[in-house]
Amino acid sequence: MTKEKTFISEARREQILQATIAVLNDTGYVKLSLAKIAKQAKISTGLISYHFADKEELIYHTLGYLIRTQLQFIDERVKSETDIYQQLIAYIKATIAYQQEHYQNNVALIEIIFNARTADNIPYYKLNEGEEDPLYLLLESILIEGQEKKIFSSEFHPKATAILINGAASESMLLHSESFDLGNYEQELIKMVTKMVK
Amino acid sequence: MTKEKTFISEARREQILQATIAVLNDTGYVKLSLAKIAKQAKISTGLISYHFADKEELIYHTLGYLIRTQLQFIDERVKSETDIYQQLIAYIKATIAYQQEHYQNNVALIEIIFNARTADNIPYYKLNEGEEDPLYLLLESILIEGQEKKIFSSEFHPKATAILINGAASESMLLHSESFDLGNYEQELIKMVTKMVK
DNA sequence: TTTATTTTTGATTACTTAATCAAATTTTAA
DNA sequence: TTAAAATTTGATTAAGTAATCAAAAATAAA
Repeated sequence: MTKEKTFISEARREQILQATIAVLNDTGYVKLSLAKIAKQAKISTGLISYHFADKEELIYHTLGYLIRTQLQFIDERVKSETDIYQQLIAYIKATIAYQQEHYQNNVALIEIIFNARTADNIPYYKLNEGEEDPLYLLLESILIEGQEKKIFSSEFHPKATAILINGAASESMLLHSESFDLGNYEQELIKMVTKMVK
Repeated sequence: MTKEKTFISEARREQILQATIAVLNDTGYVKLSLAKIAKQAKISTGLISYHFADKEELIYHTLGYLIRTQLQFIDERVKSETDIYQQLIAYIKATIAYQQEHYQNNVALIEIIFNARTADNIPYYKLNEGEEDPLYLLLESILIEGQEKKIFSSEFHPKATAILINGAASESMLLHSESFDLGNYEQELIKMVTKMVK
């Protein structure tokens, strides 16, 4: 169903998408304008409108790209492990690593999620993530599988634990100063999570 | 140093502040305008400019109010406990309770923190919170005191644990659907934290 | 090559925005 | 009461916005 796009059109859309991510990092969502994106990409403003129906479509297209990229990054690292405990560790490490290695993507994602709204005017951050977000589902499935295979304790509640781990891992992105040692935080987080699930 | 304000002026500023919180909840930061705030408060736009130097001052004034109110709410509940473990529990419960009881304040706080920027164009959410945020400091001091008094285990890292608890407690605000039982999550979170610190 | 199609430009449009300000109104002080 | 000060209005201004579109340029097809 996706409209057939030419090679040039796809390349241009990709360029505009990357320019959007750059401008979101520079100026934030509030001051994001087609003029700024055009300037960043060194193209005319009209060209953005030629390739995207409107600003909203551009933002949703960017949002989709950012979510897919992050999921792929983490999923890949989790799936490369066979042991279920190692998968849990991989999930935590990958979540933190993505925030470091793709910092600009992460910032752009935050800018969009905390500003873009659905057609019904509901902001994304209010959206009931737990049910749909594939990242949550991935983490939860690891925890459940670990319990079923008796590798993890049956004491903890998978959903609550998934929320806690995700919250703790995401929180780290908001904390990168000289005085904060992220590597050490990762170690401590793994220790704490291990204590909880084992 | 704070300029002496008349009674009327203070009342009007308070009214405009509350209207700002209401509009932030209705439309979000991106579509926040002086015209909308004026309409909400049933006053003219010029009156906002009379009481606040510019939009920025209004937003920072609102931000300060929201931070102070939340801190006061949680600090009060923590200080009402004498036992250090009970203080930790009170911190978690108060954090979750504030999100429920002052939902609109919480939404407004999120809208501002994820959009407002310092004079140097640094967004608040990128600001190295851990060092300054009094809420973090309160939680960390509880954890440290508990360790010093040998009530808590000496195994865990206070700073990392503070980040984890805060992240887990804040995360809950993003998750309120019919299918999600917040009361149960609070119970589970307390269980997990207890396991970690005891 | 010649023609048709796609892509790109940049000026233009209609609209929204924050901030200003003269004039009107209300409150306070003498 | 009367004058001065504080408060409030709403029209106006200047700057910025997303989107449109005719014309130009580049690319593909015949």
